[in-house]
Amino acid sequence: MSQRTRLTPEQRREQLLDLGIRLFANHSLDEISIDVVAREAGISRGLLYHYFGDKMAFREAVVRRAADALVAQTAPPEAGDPVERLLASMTAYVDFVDANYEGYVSMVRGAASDPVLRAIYDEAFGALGARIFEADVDFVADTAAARLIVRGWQAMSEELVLSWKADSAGLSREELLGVLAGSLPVLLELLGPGSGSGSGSAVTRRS
Amino acid sequence: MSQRTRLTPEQRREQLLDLGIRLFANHSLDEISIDVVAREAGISRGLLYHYFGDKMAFREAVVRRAADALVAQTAPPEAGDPVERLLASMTAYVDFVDANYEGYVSMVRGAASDPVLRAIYDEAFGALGARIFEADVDFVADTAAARLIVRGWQAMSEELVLSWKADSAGLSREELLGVLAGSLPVLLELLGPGSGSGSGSAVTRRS
DNA sequence: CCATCCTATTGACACCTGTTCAATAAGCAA
DNA sequence: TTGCTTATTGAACAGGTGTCAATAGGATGG
Repeated sequence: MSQRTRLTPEQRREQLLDLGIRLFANHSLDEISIDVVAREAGISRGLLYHYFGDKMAFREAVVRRAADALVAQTAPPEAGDPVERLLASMTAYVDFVDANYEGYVSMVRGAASDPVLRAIYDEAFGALGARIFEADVDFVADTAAARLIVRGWQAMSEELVLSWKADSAGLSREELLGVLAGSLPVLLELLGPGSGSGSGSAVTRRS
Repeated sequence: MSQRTRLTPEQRREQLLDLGIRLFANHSLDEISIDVVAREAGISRGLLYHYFGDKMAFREAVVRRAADALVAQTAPPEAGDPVERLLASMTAYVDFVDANYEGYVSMVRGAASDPVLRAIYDEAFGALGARIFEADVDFVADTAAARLIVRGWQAMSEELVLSWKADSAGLSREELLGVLAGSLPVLLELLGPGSGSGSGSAVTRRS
């Protein structure tokens, strides 16, 4: 590695972030030394510090990149009724986890271990949740309790998709999506009758 | 700290595990150096290695202690119908998180960051889930899909309880328990009619 | 084609943290 | 008090993090 290759800052940064996502997906954050990242990228340790200043800052940048990709790639459609939009958004979510599994896992892993990374994670999921409901107020009343339920529902969705990827348990992708999209209305109804429109139950029917 | 105090191995081990739970609850695993643990406990670094051999082994022991406490303190009642037992078990769960918040958080944090710690976490939650349903087969058919749903429901429950502790969002403890216990039957019904008994819907009523 | 400049990149260095191990001393028994 | 067991220590080593002046790739102007 005595031959140094000079890239533009953008190229180098992209390379390092992509590498970070790949590495952080399979190993825990503190298992990966700066040496490993540098060796894998074919650069010196110093260059990593030049671009990110800090090991923590590097992890933060990697997690932020994964979070941004999640938000960008799960944009819901503008049109359609609430139920359809919810289903479309969940489909995009499942597809994202399927396609960017490594990046998603590194975001989740990071979120649990550090408050700063947790904040990035929360911001991304807050955006996901808000995006679905802010335009469709009649689907669910925007109360603190409802937001709490949505939060729990998101945690369930994440666990279900990740577990389903590991072992589908006989469920097809469509059946999984039916459970994910169908669960939110019935969960919100648990808060008490009158909080949501009755149309939500339409999703609970099986194909 | 030149004055050394000699304890029995059991006392010392207890002291260090308790301290570990307190520390790991508020800081991420790699933020806590052996020096900090040793200084906080008033002992030398070497003694920690004498008792746990390894930093990783220490973290594992701390997480295992928290997991054991969870399983022990949430034992459900022997008698009662499925719905009552589920509610009792969830009550014990909420109470545990309330009383042992630090230990619970350190278990959750650890589980996400390391496969070994994750295995301990999974084992504890697998025991929790199995305990509720293995004796009440008619409450839910024991299929792979149902187990997947239970897994997701547990993730949701965890998120709800932790978020609720941070901000109750206007929900009383009883209302939270109603959502937790009431959500499992309706979620299982999403898998398709006929999987569960209709009695589950009784829980969904509001007080 | 060559000289020059900018800056991406490096390598050596200081510091901190995990880990080992022979030496030490606290408490108990005789 | 003396001796013994072993809980406990502190110094030494290895490896990783973070710093900075020195180096060299490659584009630019002549």
